[in-house]
Amino acid sequence: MPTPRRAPLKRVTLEEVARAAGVSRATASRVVNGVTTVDEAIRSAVQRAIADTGYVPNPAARSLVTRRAEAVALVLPERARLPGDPFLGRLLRGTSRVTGDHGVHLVLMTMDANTRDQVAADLHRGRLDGVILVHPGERDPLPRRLVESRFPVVLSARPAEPLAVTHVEADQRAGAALAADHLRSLRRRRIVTITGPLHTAVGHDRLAGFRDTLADPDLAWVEGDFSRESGAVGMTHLVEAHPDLDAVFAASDLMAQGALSVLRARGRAVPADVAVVGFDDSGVALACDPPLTTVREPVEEMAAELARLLLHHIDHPDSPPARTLFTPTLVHRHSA
Amino acid sequence: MPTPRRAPLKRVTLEEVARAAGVSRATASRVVNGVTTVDEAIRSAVQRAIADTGYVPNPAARSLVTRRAEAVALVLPERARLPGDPFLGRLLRGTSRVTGDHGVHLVLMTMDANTRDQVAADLHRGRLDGVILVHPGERDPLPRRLVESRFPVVLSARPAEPLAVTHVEADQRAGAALAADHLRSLRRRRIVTITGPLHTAVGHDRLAGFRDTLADPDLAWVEGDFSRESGAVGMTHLVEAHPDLDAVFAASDLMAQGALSVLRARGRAVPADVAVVGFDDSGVALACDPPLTTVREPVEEMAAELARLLLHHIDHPDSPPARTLFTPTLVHRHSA
DNA sequence: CTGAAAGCGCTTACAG
DNA sequence: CTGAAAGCGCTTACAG
Repeated sequence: MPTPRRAPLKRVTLEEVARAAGVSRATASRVVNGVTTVDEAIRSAVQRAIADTGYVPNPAARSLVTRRAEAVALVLPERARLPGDPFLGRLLRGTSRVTGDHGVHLVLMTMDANTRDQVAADLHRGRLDGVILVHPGERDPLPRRLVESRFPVVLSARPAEPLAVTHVEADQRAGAALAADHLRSLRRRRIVTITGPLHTAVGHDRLAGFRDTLADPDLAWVEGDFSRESGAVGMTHLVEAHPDLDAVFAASDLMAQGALSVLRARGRAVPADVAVVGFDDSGVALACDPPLTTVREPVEEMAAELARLLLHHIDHPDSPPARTLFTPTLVHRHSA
Repeated sequence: MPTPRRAPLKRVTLEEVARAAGVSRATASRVVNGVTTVDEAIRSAVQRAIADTGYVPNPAARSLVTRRAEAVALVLPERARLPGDPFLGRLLRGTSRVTGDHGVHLVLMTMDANTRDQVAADLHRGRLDGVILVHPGERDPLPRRLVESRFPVVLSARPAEPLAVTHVEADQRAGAALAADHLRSLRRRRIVTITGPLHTAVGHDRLAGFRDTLADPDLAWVEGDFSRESGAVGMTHLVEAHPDLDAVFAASDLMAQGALSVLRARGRAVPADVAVVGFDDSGVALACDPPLTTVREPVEEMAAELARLLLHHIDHPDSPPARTLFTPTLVHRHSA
């Protein structure tokens, strides 16, 4: 039996529900928008008319007068990097949950140096009420430009330059301290670390937090770039320079994984001979053998908060910039 | 120096550029929209006025008359599953590339049985011109409902029930055949497989393609559910029942990884003793030790095509349903 | 509490 | 090729 081909139904307008309810368009509009000063009998007449006609407000018409798009953008760093981003899912889950609850559309965009102007232009077109900027580059001028033009914006990390902008932040030092405490509680004597790039705030803070907590003036470390390869290289240097090491903190799971493969190749058992702690609790942490003990940022909660902060900023453009600090947790698995 | 607080600039309207150019609003509108029948001198006068005033069309006003939102939805399966989805990044990259090129917003939504009606309602609100439905559940009534109401929709896989709907598809049999051919070319004599859930089309087709190509009537297999754990369990059964096995095809990378850990625990070297081929080329393929040889679907290209098909369908509502079939490739790494 | 009217900023037949 | 006018479907002062 062929599918019956229904004609696209003519959409019903407010005009028609007003007529059906025997009231003016203005009154009908008021009950649609939940204005409380409407007579109860009239309200229910209108509500019945809405139900009977199957009325759905035309959002374009509404936007035209309210000047609200009921949509915000989630701007991700580089399209090319999307496939490898371990936090994408958690990020989307957190933001979409709160935008969804508020009936606000979440529109996804990516931005790099080449597409920045397009993105900026799009933001000012009026189809978006605000924007969540995820990890903009350190010298990206967009955050400042948006703040100055008073376009609602929130950032997923501390701004590179001092800027009065709403953002969330994970306490990197506290996270690294967790790793240090754990390794110490394991009675490890010769602890080393593979750091992230030290010119980045994150890389620097993780080393600082780890070192401060360990309070070991002789802490041996080598700088990595968060990649698996740099973890392997770093681990190789470290075992050779310090054959007696019995614990390593890698500032990313990927580096921890690189370290693990070197350790295995050299016959050092993990965690028996060497305890390994990573950072991120990304997908690879579970994929490691043994599964990685690692520091986890509450990415999803941070993303949800980001959305909440943005929505609040849109409704209260003159409220001062806010900042929410999140504390990481240690996920105990088998590598340490 | 404090940031100067600029007043939000009053947006300039088409009325003003028309006045600045000394033409009617209608004419100004025509040049904005690239209508070709405008006198050249007038066109450039208007263009200058646009540049001078910094005019940007109000999308709500435009949408109100064109009845186009210039936005499409990407509807992902379950919000809860987002963090573990290995294809999310590739999917977003493919779709956002083509929607971005067309100036169409990509709005992200998730849907499960509980939120289906909300999503459906949102689609019919008029803020969306079409929808990409990613792997809807086998008994999800939404695809059919959308097709019947003539709402532009495309699917990321073959529809569960026969339905005239535009979709893309990866040739699962051909993908599995690639794995079989490769293992055979390696001169493996005792080949086994861990399948996906056989009640799903994907699980079934991968086994069928593998078995048909191998043409081994005695092919040993055990059914898994695509998870790491089921891969480990399956591998255990298989080695015990067939101690002489020298190759295994797992219908997912996760299962392959589970198999790998069992093999290692039992002292079987990979690939020397046992060759292992996975399916998906997800992030774990690279995280495996050794890195996995695996079958890869061109997810990003499929996603881009999905967006293209949807945009075409929106512009040509009466064109017949289309389908694009994609052929997987084999990614050679070290496990086989 | 309610309605008539203005207005949001465009596009598009329709005349000319 | 161009313009005057109608119309898209709402919301919101303003009177009453």
